[in-house]
Amino acid sequence: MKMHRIPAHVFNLDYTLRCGQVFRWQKRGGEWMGVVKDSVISVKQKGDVLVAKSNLAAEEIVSYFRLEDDMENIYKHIGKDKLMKKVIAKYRGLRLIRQDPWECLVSYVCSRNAPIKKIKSVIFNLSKNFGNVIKSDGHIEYTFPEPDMVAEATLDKLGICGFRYGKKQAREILEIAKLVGGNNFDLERLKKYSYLDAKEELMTLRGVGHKVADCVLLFSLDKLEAFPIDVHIRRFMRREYFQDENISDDKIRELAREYFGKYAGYAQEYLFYHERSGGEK
DNA sequence: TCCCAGGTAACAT
DNA sequence: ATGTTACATGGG
Repeated sequence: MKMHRIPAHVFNLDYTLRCGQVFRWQKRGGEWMGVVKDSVISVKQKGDVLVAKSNLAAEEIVSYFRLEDDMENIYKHIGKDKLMKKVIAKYRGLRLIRQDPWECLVSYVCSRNAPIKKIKSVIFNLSKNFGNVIKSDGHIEYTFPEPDMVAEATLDKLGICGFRYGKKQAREILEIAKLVGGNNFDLERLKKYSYLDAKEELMTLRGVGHKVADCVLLFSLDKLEAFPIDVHIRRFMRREYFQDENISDDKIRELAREYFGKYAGYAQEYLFYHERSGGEK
């Protein structure tokens, strides 16, 4: 275990890990514990320094938390109006996380029409049943299973993870695991594609629609213009930008990408957290 | 009992 | 091309 002290300006660890983009981090006594790339990592924030205990290299931690993103520049792009500026000020320092594409894909396929608590339990069960055990400081953690480890599972064994739509979703996960594990679907390659081309590829997978595709693109494939539309964002956008009109997701997506521009995804995550927190303050 | 939850695919206009 | 519905389930 190495100890890292990483400079982190315009960064808020709590907002970043609490806003709902990741599902496997837990806060225990002032420290956040997570599993990144087969290693346990614990992090805490001391002012403008991110203190991390991990076997990961410092660069990997910087990349994971997207500490290279120039937040002031991003705020300049997405701070289009009074409301947006207010939300930015409220959650200043919230950063997108650069997740592993495979874990991100599975997580959001399982997320559909489910409360976040449910998603967390499904992801935990997948890790516990199919991932590897890691022991650290007396705690037992699990890696997120590789595609092959899921692909070899039976429908019944997958089923005990408690998917939202039962065997229907277990079948989707199995099918995706076989494609990704068998090198018939290269997630990493999508990073080189344009946003729209990568999205089209992702949506050929059964179980992946606009929302899941946009989440995977935004949270793991560096497509910061992606603007995932879920129930919360839909409600927010209709209320704040369309006078409560029952506008379609296509229209919302069109407006959001045009209005917020190449960092629309950052705007989305701030608004998502804001709306889900009830917009208080 | 009804409504909601980080939706998608199949089906109907 | 756009609108509607089945799917499946624990919690408020």
